[in-house]
Amino acid sequence: MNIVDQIASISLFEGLTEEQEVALSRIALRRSYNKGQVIFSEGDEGSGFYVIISGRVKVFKLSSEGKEQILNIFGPGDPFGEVSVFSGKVFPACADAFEESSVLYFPRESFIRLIREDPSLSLNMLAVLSKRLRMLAALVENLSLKEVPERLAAHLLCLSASKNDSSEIDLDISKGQLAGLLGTIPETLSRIFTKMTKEGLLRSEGSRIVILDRPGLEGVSKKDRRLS
Amino acid sequence: MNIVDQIASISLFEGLTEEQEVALSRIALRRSYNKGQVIFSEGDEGSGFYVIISGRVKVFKLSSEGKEQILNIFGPGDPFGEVSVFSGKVFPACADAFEESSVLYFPRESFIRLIREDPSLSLNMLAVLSKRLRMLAALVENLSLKEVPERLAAHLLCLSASKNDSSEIDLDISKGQLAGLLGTIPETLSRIFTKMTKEGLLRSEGSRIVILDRPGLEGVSKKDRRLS
DNA sequence: AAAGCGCTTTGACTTAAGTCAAAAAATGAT
DNA sequence: ATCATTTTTTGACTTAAGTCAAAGCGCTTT
Repeated sequence: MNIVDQIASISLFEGLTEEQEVALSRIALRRSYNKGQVIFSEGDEGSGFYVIISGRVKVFKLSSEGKEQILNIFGPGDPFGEVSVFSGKVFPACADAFEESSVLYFPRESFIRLIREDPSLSLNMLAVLSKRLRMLAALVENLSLKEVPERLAAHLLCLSASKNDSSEIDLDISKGQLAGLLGTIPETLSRIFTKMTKEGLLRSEGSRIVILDRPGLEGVSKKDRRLS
Repeated sequence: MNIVDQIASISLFEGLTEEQEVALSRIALRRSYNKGQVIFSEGDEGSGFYVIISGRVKVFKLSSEGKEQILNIFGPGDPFGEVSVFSGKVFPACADAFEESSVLYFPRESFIRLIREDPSLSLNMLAVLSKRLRMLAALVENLSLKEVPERLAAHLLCLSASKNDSSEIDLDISKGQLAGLLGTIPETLSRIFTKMTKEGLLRSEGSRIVILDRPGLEGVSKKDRRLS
């Protein structure tokens, strides 16, 4: 697929004229990463941002002892690393390829030039940043105001909702990574899965989870019910 | 002070022509709030955003049991509530007047019209949202990867840095609110102050804190040292 | 099939931080 | 000043979640 067509299919770039798509394609650089390869590290100078063409990318914070808090796992079509384009310059987090990934890289200067010309591009970008803010605010709420079982229950229900309320859901990440996403560690997460299983809320066969008692899970996610 | 002058002094609106400032002044609405008064609640429909003229505004998340996590405390010149202008519609958090405050309110529709006309306005707004994202990412890092003494030490050092490294700093919020900002509760915060005092790191006289051992505090903030 | 590797689970233990309750200080109002 | 209210501190206790270590599984590779 050529770059112009790829760009045209990115929702961030919706509503652009073909001329502008061509302009974007001229400044974009293709890059590929192997699974686990670092894309950028917190504190690196950021001189542009990325859009995923294929694969997945994990954006995360790392503590001094090596624990990681995942901020987001992005997939095809998602932009990431935008923050350093519009403020400061260094990246506020790390990113690496969650799996074999291919991305487009847009250098800051040329991109800002395009934004100055097209207000709809800037509105799209504002929408993207706003969505990120919502997501991070929700993460703060989870970390500060909810306990781990609540977070897990809510996460599973959310996954289920995105598969039109199917009660069979498939974790698309390992349980260890899920722990990092929920702000805990694998051991703790595992124990909670065990408890939920014992209470008949769900069945967990590897990465396939079957919700057995949705109201029960909802109760846990709302603090109405607690695991004993 | 008339609205146009007030608008001209807001950094978000830097670089606008006088014409545009007048246009903004025409869509802006003045609003005032008493101390503690609710400005908006999480989930409310948001049809615009605010800029503080005087006073301070607290933006926070509330748990079902009433614990609050402060996301930000804004002061004069700061915009808030912008997220709901560019994505979704409902506010992702609550806001109330931290003290007697006066703000300007900008309705979404008219504001977006202005952004379409002026790319520099949109770039300023992108910078604001990016700054918020950095701040929230840092908050996530604090909550998930750092313990409370570290957060407090870092916060105090940061306050000190903003007063050109003066070792006398004045908390401009109550210790209870500080607890809410650091993601803990007053009792825990108080105990940590006591420990820090006993270890000779600081002296705490009400809302005036004197840093006695800066390297020691830095040690705590970096996990090099721990309170016993 | 065996060997090796990463992921997940389990057990026993520690610990940071929260809860509840009461006292002590500080603040503000009459 | 005195009283009332709020904020801060302290004490005794509970608890959620982390640590460390070992075992168990499920892979792929040879």
